[in-house]
Amino acid sequence: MSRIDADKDQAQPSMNIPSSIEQQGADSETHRKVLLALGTNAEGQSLPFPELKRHSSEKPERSLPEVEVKRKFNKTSEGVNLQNIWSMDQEQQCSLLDDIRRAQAIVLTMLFQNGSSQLCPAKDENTLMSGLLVLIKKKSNVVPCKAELEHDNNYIHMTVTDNRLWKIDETQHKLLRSVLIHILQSRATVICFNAKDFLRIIYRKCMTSRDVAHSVIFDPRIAAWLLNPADSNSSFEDLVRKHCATLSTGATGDAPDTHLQITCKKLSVLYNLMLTLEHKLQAEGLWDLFYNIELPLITILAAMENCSIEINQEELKRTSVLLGIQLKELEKEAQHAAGQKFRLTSNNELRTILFEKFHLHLKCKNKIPQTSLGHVLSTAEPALNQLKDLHPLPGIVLQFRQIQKIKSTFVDGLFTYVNKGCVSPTWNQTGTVSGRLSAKHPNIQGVSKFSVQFEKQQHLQGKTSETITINPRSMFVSSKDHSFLAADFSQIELRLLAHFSADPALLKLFHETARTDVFTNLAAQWKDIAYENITQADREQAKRVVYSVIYGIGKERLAECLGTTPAEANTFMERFLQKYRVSDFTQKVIQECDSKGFVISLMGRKRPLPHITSRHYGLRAQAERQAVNFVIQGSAADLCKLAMIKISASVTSSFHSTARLIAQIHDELLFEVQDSQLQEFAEVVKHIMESLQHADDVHLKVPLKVILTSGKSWGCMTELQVK
DNA sequence: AGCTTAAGAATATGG
DNA sequence: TCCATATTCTTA
Repeated sequence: MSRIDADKDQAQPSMNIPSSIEQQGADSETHRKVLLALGTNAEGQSLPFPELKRHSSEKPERSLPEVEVKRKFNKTSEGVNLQNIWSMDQEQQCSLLDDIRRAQAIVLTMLFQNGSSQLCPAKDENTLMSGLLVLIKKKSNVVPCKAELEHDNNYIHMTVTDNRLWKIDETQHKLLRSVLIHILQSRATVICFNAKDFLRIIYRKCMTSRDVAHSVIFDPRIAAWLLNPADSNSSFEDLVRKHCATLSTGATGDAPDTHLQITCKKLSVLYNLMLTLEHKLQAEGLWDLFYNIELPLITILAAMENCSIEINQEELKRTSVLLGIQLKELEKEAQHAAGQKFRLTSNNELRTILFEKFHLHLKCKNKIPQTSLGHVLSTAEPALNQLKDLHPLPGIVLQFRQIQKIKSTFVDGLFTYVNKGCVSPTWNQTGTVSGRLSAKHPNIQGVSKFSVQFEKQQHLQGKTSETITINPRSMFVSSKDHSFLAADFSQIELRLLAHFSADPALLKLFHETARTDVFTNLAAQWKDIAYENITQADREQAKRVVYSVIYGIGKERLAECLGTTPAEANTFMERFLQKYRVSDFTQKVIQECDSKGFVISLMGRKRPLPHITSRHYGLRAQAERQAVNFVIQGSAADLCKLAMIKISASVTSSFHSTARLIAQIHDELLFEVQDSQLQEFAEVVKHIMESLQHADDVHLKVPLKVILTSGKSWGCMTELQVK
């Protein structure tokens, strides 16, 4: 693992690219800066002639079988060498592997069956890979000259459609594997747009996790996202426009180029884009975060996407039917309570019944909140909670909505993503402004944690009703002879707040009460209930209240949360903020944001907040809350990512551990572990995660606490005791 | 008329 | 006038 290194005197790891830039049309000032920025490589050696120390661990394959002797050269007007790998003779293949080893940079993209590449805006999500196009940038011993370089660089084209390559004859498979391993283990800078997608495919087809464990692929999309986390989904061409305005993406229109030739040009542009982005990352102090955190994560996420999570389909089907019946029951009850037929799913119809038919808002002593823009009364959860003592209908609606959400999203919705009895979520590394990961198809991070309970009516004789409990997480089960192991950071954001604010009372909370749960404690204190008698729901409420107050909730909304009057909520808030004095910290963050226009997290992640200087109170206040929230949430995201990297590194370097990382739920890492390795692995994980407080540049003033649980189903985990 | 689409509301998660 | 995600559903 590379360490995060803030020591500016020491050379930082860089793209390891010497000064062979042909920034067509880029201004000379930028050009000069890029040259300067590229003066050293990862080891701080002077470029452009670093030693070739590390070759691939695998010997170049000397005994490559003869394929076709015919050579196919394809010269474009710019003198681009485009060669088909399957047309190479044995000698040429060896020479190619040699070129890869010696290359200064390798830029590549997948090609798809519909003729597009990773550099085209994605139209069709499900199109299959048909080949690879690789640009090999050679080192040059002379001062780079544009013409020479263009001539030296060669483009390799590999057609690898499913019937041609992956399964086909062994010799071709061997050659391809060899080429890929040489690329991934080359000292050259490897650049790929959407690298995770590329890694996931080749990983599945012809690589092992150890083959790619130490490879680093530079991905411009991630670089651009770090520079501005608000642009999460820019296409390649968007990025080129944004970051190197003077570069065109080829296809000047003079000569009607083929798809392949256009893509060749795009690869060259991609290279230049990455150089520009590297420069910008360095200038903004984001390079370490990029190189040490985000890049290693790409491989980890690709591996996560390649492993699947088993779903208990029989159970899923049963619950779907059960919930369907219950929804019908509730609908009947609701219509009875309303005294008319209406669609329970239509909030407009509900609104007219609640407020125009029953006038419940007039009978309620608190004010009913309104929808954000529509200036109509809200039918959302907080509003219905206030109304449920006045009429049976709101309570029925609330239960209906809860069950409906579970059924449509986590039961029926989950079905649509089940493939061969399993699901494997897609992980988005650049989808959030806070630095967190997000997941979709299915969104495993959003699967309900708590069970839903309801009474099932027994229509057969008697009024005996049966209590049903359904836990959506119990649909996710571990494979045979394996268990899930979950490792949770406990109260990570609150601990980070204690660290940043250095407030004695907050620090004391974590140093003293290491054995008891903070939120349970607070809930017991506030509600005057014994610690042992606090329910999960009480604890959840306490948690929400704490974070809401810290991040600046208003007294009206807090009153809704607590079920009190705004005045009471206000005194509660003041008492809390007096006990835990965090306002020095929050004011400092806001002031810093105000002067710089952005805030940064523990590991240098950045979030611009232009509204921080707005004259509109609303916008400015929002930016202020976002600033405070980002410092904490972003730092927590940093730590969680660091944990993923450290643990994954430990697994790949271990000879016997077969543990697989399956999911990340923000502060929780979910593994699938062989039963025989459970205890041992648990100890390793706990140790690594807790030691993060002293890792690299991180020196937290609070201890990190990790809670480990294990079980055969995600819905039923029991705490694991390790030393 | 029936069709698609984009935005908003509601609710699940995480802190 | 807590923050930030995804998904489903309704509505225009």
